[in-house]
Amino acid sequence: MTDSVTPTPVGEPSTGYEPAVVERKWQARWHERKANSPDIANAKRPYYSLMMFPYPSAEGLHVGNLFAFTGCDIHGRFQRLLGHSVFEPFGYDAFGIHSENYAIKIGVHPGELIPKNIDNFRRQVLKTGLMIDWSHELSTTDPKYYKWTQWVFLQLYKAGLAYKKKAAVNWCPFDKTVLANEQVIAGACERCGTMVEQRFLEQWFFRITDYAERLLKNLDHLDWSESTKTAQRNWIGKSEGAEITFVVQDMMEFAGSAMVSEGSGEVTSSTVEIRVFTTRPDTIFGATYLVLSPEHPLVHSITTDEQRREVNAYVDQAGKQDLVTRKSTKEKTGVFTGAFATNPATHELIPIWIADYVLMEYGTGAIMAVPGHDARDHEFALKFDLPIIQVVAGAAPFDVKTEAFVETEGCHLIHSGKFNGLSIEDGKSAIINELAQHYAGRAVVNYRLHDWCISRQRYWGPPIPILYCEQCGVVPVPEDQLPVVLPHIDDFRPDDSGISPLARHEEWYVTKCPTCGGEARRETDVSDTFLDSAWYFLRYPNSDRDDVPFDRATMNKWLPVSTYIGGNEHAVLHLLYSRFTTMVLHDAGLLGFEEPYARFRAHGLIVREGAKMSKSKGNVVNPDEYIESWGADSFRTYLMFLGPYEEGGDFRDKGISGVKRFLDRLWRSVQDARRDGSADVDVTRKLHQTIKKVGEDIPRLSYNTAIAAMMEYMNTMRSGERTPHLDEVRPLVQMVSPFAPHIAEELWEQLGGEHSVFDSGWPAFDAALLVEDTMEMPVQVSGKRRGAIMVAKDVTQADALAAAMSEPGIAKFVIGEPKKIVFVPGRLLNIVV
RNA sequence: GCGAGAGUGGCGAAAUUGGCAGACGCACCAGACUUAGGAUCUGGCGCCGCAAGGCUUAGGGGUUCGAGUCCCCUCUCUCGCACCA
Repeated sequence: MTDSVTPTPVGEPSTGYEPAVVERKWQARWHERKANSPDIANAKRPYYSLMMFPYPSAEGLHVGNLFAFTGCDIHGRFQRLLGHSVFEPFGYDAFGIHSENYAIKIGVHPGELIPKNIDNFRRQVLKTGLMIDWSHELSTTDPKYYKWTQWVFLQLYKAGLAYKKKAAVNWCPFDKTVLANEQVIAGACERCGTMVEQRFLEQWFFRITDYAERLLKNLDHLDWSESTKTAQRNWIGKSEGAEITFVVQDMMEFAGSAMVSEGSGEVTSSTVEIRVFTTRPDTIFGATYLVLSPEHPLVHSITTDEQRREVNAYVDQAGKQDLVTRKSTKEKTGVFTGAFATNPATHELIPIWIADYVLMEYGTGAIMAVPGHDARDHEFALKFDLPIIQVVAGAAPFDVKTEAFVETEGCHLIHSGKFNGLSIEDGKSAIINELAQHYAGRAVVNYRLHDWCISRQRYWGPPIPILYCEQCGVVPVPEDQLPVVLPHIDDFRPDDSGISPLARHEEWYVTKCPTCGGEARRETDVSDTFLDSAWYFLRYPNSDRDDVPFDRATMNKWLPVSTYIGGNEHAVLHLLYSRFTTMVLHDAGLLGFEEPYARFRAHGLIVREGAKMSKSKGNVVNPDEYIESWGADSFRTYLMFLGPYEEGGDFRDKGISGVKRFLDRLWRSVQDARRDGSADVDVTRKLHQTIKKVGEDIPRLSYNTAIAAMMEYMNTMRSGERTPHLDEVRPLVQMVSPFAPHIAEELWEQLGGEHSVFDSGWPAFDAALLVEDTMEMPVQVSGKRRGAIMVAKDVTQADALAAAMSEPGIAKFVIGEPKKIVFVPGRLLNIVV
């Protein structure tokens, strides 16, 4: 009893609850007892409760972080009460451009800044009393961790899923550096204001598009928030359509030869073909021109001499635009190439244009324009006076000259030769079939998902474990030579070389080829932070192993993650990348499952007094201050009470006092509890109803209503200044424990509980006790409530009606014979007049 | 523009299947106990009305004995994606 809190003496006002004392005591105890470290190897009922690890910013923990963590912690603690061995690890996503930019801004090396930030985060997290197994803490910047991040890269490389290609990046010609899309503001560099250009650099990519179909299909079977699944589906962006070949008119032989001859798959050597992708092959009879992206490889070969000057100017100017402006909606621009192609359906010649509204990175980089039925093509056709033909019609007349007709439901084809009258769906397949017979088209599936660009010309990340040898070419670093340690360099800023800062350090990048022993050069790009976080959940359980990244038996025991909780901002990229990585490791035979997270829930966002929190507004909640003055238990419980967890809520400064009052009343209830006599019947019924409700609310993350239910029970238990019985109080302490673990532990100990409240099990409710035998039944007259009657729960319609009619307040509204009686047993009575 | 979600008292919010709208909490009002109250306890608290009663879940329409909940239309807000053919 050396470190216990002195109980308040009987007779004095029992205000003896001092959060700071209680919380310090139990945090120390949990630490001494290793209370939060499950037996990874031998746990009988493993439960992996995962929260998204944070980026350890210099500002310290944001209240949004705590909202996320606490929600996960409550879920985990509840599982623990249900008898699971819960593994709830914590770590830091500390590499990346975010840390690096901040370090540059304040002029400190990230290698010095990050450990300080991590210490601060750990201190703050410890104070909130999360059930974290600190023996498995990790940071992505630790060479012992990123050694295995590099290993993951090598597994992808071995599987043929990592490759290098040139890709467009935003380039600031003044700063001479690559910019991320979010660093481009209105087409200009956010730092110096210079207009940004696109540039092509060699980049490493992962072939995530090879997994597009699987990533999409598996979503159907995952227990995830529906909104998250929708976001992933949209991101993958599957569209089914057709690839159609248009033959460019041979300019030397002007007459007829460019037409596709019936049944001939052969093309003459002088024939140039343009392949387009469309989701609307049914509208091919309305395709009145073609458009190529300015980057399309055929642009220069098809352009006529007369048009060449104009085309070159347009292509040049398009290449100078930054990627952000290029991709945002603006007025249509374009230029005619002078060339024509044959529409394989109509056999008519249609002009070929170039316009930057067609993107090289989607489909084939070329489209057939159907201005009658596509808004973008329509806008373009109006501007350049190109023909607009209607080939789809609905019931009502429509003028496609003024607007594109995009409806398909209940519509049919017109002006489409032998396909006239077909529905859109039938038209699609019939036209694809017809084109296929003439080798002019085929059904094709396209995804908007692009391959994952993982290289960064930056410093603060794990070096990509690749060498370039003059003799052997691209050589992966042998696994036994990992990690490739990120060297501590002082000039870590990106500068006018435009390549990775590591490329300025010959002493680092010059090395020997492991294959031939000759001179080799290291890859000087580092990898994307998303790669660090794409596999961290695999590392946690085995973070104590140096010989392997993870061990198969442990993985099978603990994974997939039982419940993963995190923010919506990662609903797409992080979750998609970690799913992909897991699939690849599964396919390599390294994991026995291919989906990493069995259950995922996204929490909402917290605002303060109705306004978004931001540093510039100075309205950011500092968790330290609140924990200091109210205690972690009140802070945690309040965060969970202020709104529905999955929607977020409004942090109102005064609101926390209500929760603190509730915990104070809980404390006093334990101090004053009667031990003599027995519990009250009505209170006991309420208790069992509450146990049921809270036990149902917590698993579905409905924390605000669970807390409300406990408050309601508290009001019942103490109503009219009655002194609660011990048996009425004890289960409440258990129910409160996931939310307010410190006070619950303390009170549990005061109640004579052994060891820890979290070993006490979740209280059971007795279904027989839940229902009352009498009830107040509402009585409606013609659907309007006019009163209520006290009746037995199983009252018959006749008895209920008689009771209702004997109430003058009700009977006076029943004028004449009732037309109909609606009686819902045990619910209500409605007399329709 | 497309996609997702939301709109309920002074405020944050409840309302598993269509069945007493506003639980729980904040704020506010009154009272008790107090030398004192930013403690505690009791009661009140959607709007209009002295009352009987009427009105009320963004707005309009519909289905139903009965709609916050289901259907149609309109408006507003938040968050994603953003020329993806």
